[in-house]
Amino acid sequence: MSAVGASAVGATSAVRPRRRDPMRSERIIEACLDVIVAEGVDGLSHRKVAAAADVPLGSMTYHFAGRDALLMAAFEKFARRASERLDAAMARAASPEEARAAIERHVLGGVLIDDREVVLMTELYALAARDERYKAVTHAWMARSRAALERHFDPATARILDALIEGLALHRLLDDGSGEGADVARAIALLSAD
Amino acid sequence: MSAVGASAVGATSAVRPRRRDPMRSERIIEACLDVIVAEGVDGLSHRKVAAAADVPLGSMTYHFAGRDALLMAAFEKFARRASERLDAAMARAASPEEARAAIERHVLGGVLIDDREVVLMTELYALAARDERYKAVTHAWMARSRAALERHFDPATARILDALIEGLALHRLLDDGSGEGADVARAIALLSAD
Amino acid sequence: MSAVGASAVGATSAVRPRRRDPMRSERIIEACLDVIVAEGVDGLSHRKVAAAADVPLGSMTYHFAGRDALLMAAFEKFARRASERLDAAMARAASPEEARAAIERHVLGGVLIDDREVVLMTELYALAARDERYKAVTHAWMARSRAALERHFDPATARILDALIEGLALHRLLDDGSGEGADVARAIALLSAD
Amino acid sequence: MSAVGASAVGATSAVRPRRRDPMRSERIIEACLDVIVAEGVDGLSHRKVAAAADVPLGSMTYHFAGRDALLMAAFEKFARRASERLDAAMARAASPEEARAAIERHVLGGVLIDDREVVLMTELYALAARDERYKAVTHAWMARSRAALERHFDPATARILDALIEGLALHRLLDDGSGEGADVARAIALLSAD
DNA sequence: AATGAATGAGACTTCATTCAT
DNA sequence: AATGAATGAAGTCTCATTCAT
Repeated sequence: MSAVGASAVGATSAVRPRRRDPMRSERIIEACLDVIVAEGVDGLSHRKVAAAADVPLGSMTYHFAGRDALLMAAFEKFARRASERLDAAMARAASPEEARAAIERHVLGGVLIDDREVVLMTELYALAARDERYKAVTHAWMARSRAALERHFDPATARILDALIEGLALHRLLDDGSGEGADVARAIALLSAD
Repeated sequence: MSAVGASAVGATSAVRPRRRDPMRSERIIEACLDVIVAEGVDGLSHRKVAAAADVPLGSMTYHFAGRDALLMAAFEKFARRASERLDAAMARAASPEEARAAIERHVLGGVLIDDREVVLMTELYALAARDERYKAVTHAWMARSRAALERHFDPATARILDALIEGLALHRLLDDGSGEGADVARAIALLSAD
Repeated sequence: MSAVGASAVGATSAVRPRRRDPMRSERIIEACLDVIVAEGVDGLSHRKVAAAADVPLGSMTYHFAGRDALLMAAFEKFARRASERLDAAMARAASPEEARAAIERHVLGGVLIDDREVVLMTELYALAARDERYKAVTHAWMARSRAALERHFDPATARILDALIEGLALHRLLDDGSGEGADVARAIALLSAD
Repeated sequence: MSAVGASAVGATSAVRPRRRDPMRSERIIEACLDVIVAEGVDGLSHRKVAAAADVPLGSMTYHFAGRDALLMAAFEKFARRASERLDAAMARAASPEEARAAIERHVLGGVLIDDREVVLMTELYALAARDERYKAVTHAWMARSRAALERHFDPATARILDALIEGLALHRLLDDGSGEGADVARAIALLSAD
């Protein structure tokens, strides 16, 4: 009853060879983020991630201690990447004026931020709102964001700007999308006036 | 309207009386919100809600078509209640000056908004970010919020203020909580200057 | 992807009707004991019990909170039945003399006790040796055994006789089986001499 | 035989030195017994034993053909050690009288036998009750026990005494522990009267 | 109108074992 | 000789949903 039958299954699919795959953890994390974008943390499962990453189910708990560890690794990577992008934009800006323009593009969903990123952000926030472990991730993220903004603005302004960016990004996605560029630009200008 | 009914069951049979319970749907919705606050949408299940509402499991699919319908009903109720609270605060304010003070209290987590509300908000946003049906809920909520703010401010300002409120509320919960009152007040003042 | 396919499986087996089956818990317990006899607690699994009881796998955790609860229920039933059998034998004995003869038959594996019973006993002991919850089951069992023996013997003798019965039953199964009747009878007689 | 070897690995590479560890099999067996005492055969797994023995998981199937082989090796070692202890006690006894006293101490849980030993004994019995391979281990154990007792008693008495010892040891652990010394001494005396 | 019983699907996880190195 | 990586099978359990009553 025990070990029979396994070989009878797939004449079509060749026996999958035992793969040596040093980047597997990375691929799993990326697949995890993909699944979250598509179905939310609520819809996340080992099975779906394994399928998306094209790894056997057993790989999931081999590489990550459990669903939580996977989630944490995925969101840590996401948060790091997101703040790196903001920091790069701020580093490219040669003046507060250029920084303001970059923020505006950022908020209006230009090159820097897209829906995928906002979706992941809302999921991370939902976790962080109830769980200190994820709150640590958002803390670190926000600290890095402020540091990026402080390349051009004083700390108090950076803090307020960061909150405004957050709020505007959410509204762009969750409101009817009519957030007009002119008003956004004006708000940024008002809050960051020298 | 008579108060008879429940007590009429025979004392002989130990049969649990079929409860006549007209508020049951309401109770289930509130229990659903409680469960979400405690465990997130990810941790929501019919069983947990039924236990929290003290109703039989069979009641769940009797009163709501399915998990999704329950979730939708719960978040609709939540969003309506949240915007009613903001509207009441704006209605109480006799001047833009008082309105600004009320917003400040709102953001700093005074009487108007508490962690519970922010938790539910993040969960709703996470749903809305991926699902048009929930996006309709946030649309309506934001529209009502803008209308409330337009009691005292012009539409463009209302829109920006609403975004700022959002961002600040999130930062209060998800950052290290050091959002200082003075800066918040200044930001509100700057954005809503006449 | 979700609910498709289920009906394609068995053209051979008719769709199993939802059964109303009030004795199901009992049947599961008996099947559980059967599986333990065949494969030990170590080899016990929900799947095997469900198959043995001819119930769907989902029934297992519906009727019993978990593997432990099932195990406990099964051994409680077993211990109760075992002591009832000894008590019945002692009740049938009209004199200490007849009681001694009954014990001897008991130990030598006559009508009263068979291998199945010894197997279950050893499994229960293994659990009880490490777990207070199961120890409570053996306590109760031994108390009932002593009470049965006290129908014919004084308490101290009953206690010693019970221990001897245990040891002899084990030796009969686990030694080479050459435990000779004459010596058993002599031991019983010596320990229970008036 | 030189003491070199392990320390020869380069200080440059952080490679964990391949341990040369001739006692590893022994250590694994002892760890296996520890795990059984703590979690039962039911809770035994290669992973737990490897962790307890502080050896890599791959070592397990390298040193032992499988779970069964490991279990068998562990219980063989245990049974041998247990009977050696009884034999040593009987060898130390200079007369039947001293032998009786030693048995009494043995049963009452003195120096000779402790709970750990009874736990392992019950686990072994549970295996032996269903599996001839383990039954061979108990056969050999009991034969050695009888031989030890025959240093002072005739074969028939030795056999009965061994059964009584078994039963009393079990009762001490699995009953409420009130097995009184006086009765035990009397029972031993009665069964082994010259 | 309402519910307890029931069930199939699928969740996460642990596991013994294999194998390339 | 020894092991870290890997995997398929199977484990327990939770679940949304159905249905007879």
